[in-house]
Amino acid sequence: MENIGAERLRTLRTRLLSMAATRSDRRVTEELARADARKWHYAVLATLAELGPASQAQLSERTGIYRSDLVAVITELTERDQVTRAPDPADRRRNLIELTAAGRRQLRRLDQILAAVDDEIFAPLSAEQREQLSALLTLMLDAPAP
Amino acid sequence: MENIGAERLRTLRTRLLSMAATRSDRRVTEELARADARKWHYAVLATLAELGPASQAQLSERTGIYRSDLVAVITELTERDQVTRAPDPADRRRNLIELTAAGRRQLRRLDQILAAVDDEIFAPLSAEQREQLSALLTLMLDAPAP
DNA sequence: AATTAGCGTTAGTGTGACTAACGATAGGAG
DNA sequence: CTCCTATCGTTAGTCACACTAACGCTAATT
Repeated sequence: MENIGAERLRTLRTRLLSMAATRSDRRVTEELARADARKWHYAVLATLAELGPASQAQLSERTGIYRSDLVAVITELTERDQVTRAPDPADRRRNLIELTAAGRRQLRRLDQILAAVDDEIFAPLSAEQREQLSALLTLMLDAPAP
Repeated sequence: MENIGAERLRTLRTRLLSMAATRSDRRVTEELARADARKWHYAVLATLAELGPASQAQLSERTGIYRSDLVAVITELTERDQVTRAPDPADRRRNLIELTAAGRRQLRRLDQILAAVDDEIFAPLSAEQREQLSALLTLMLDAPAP
């Protein structure tokens, strides 16, 4: 008879994943907060740097942030003068979100912060193991979401 | 010059970890809900099966659930007759939480559900890769929390 | 006997994921 | 050209989990 429900808790893969992410997220959130930012801010700034000016719908699509949540995020970023929000003259349903110079600076800063946190969090892993982990997670995520 | 802030978003390890956990957690939560349970319920039931009767403080310690949150969880479990909560006669500050027969049955059920979800979520990985992933996550988690 | 420490509990915060519904605008079908 | 449908931004919720602060009771320490 197997040790049902006992040792299982400590080896449950979905739980290990959750716990690792929780720990990582906590540090990420803490450090981003010191730069007056949070994960969603970074995702938006990074996506804008990649795409150039974009609508909220596009940003939602690429970042995975729900468009309902994005509203407040963009508002916060405009309050910090990191992006501008203006109606798209070509399609008046849309807002055009654009990165400002301050937004670019902030993005670079956040990039550094996140690199440092990555280093801290994955310290127990070798460079090779970190790559392995990334590869495994990418494999998982490449599978179509249900 | 590096592709700062562009492709980075898609390869950021802390983000991959977060996203994988989010996807996994969603399925876990969904499936547990079908059995009128959630992650915290499972953690408590599994820990009780391992430890035998325990105080809330002990359960908090072992599951990582804050003792303030545990209060409601134990209440929910008693409402479902899966555990009993009684003052510890040996130390009247404590409650003794004990698994009931229904609690044991529920635990077995949840074990099956979680095994199925694990299979689904980690389907893109081979058996060996799954073990690798567990090993890497365990390595990370074994490092003392900050 | 007085202080300290542990325990359960209440109340509240913040982040992120996710749904429902609505007004405005654009695009396509008849 | 008009009706229908789809898209877009927005508001207002819900839920699960992580985490803090404070309080009253009880046990252990000194």
